[in-house]
Amino acid sequence: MGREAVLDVLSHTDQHLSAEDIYMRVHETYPAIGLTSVYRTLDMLVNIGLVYKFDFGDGRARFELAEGPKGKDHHHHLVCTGCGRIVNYRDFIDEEVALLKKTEEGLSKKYNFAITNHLIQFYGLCEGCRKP
Amino acid sequence: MGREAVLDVLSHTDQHLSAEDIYMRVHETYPAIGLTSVYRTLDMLVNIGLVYKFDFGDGRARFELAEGPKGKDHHHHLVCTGCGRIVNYRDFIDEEVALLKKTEEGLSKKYNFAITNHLIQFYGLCEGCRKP
DNA sequence: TTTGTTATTGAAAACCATTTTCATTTGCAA
DNA sequence: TTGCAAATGAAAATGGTTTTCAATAACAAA
Ligand SMILES: [Mn+2]
Ligand SMILES: [Mn+2]
Ligand SMILES: [Zn+2]
Ligand SMILES: [Zn+2]
Repeated sequence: MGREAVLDVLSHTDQHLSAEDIYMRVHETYPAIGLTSVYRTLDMLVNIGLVYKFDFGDGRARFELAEGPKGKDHHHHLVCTGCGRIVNYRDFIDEEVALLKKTEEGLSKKYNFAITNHLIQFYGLCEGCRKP
Repeated sequence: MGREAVLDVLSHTDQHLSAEDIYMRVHETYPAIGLTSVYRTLDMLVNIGLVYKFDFGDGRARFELAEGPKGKDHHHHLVCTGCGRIVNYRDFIDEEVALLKKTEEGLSKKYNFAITNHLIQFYGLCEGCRKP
């Protein structure tokens, strides 16, 4: 099973890899595993909740390991619309998460939703993309 | 120019239409306008900032009118991962926006980003999708 | 061991939203 | 009119992802 291979790649990077990125890295160690299997495995891992799937607007899905049970790695994203750079930020999260929880509760009740997740991204221009 | 036609469609719905949805509606009034033009027009409107482009994970982009200058229509989204239903919510926004502003300022300074936008979505299951 | 049945796999083909190409039409100034 | 650039839509191309399908692996009887 390529499951371990994919998880291994994802747990050794803080980048946001595409399916093909992951395939290429997996391929170095397990040349037998094909791109189709990587897609299938990612699909399952996302369904299981072990992996998050993101869309940062560049036409391909990006993946990252879901935070462990301690939730210690939870972070949000800062996305440069110029060069596509993505920053993981973990600051301000405490306050954010507190408000989010409150908001979630309110929304759950009002709209009768069982909320399981949230997505928070800030868009802007990084230093390099602002200069020229 | 199909600009008015597209804006007209978007300003008369609170749904989150795909390019083809918009094309079909525009087509009723202006049968001469093609899908390519709708894509081109949407692209421009998004660049200008008059229209927002979203990805709710169903493989096609969704569009909605950006809020007017008063920002009175600003809202975030609740997405059902079961049926794809999308709820616009405007509650809790005051508190959220206050914290967001604070977070934005902190992030701008720390990471040297000029933040122009944010995306906030809650994912979960609506009542209908939770039952069965 | 065999045999049969099912699950897994990857290569190739299909899919499909979006983009590109390109020939035609339109707008407009000289 | 004439000339030229911008705008337009039909058709073709693109490209990430999904589907198909034949081959192989796993596993359970017999
Ligand atoms: Mn991240
Ligand atoms: Mn909306
Ligand atoms: Zn940048
Ligand atoms: Zn639902």
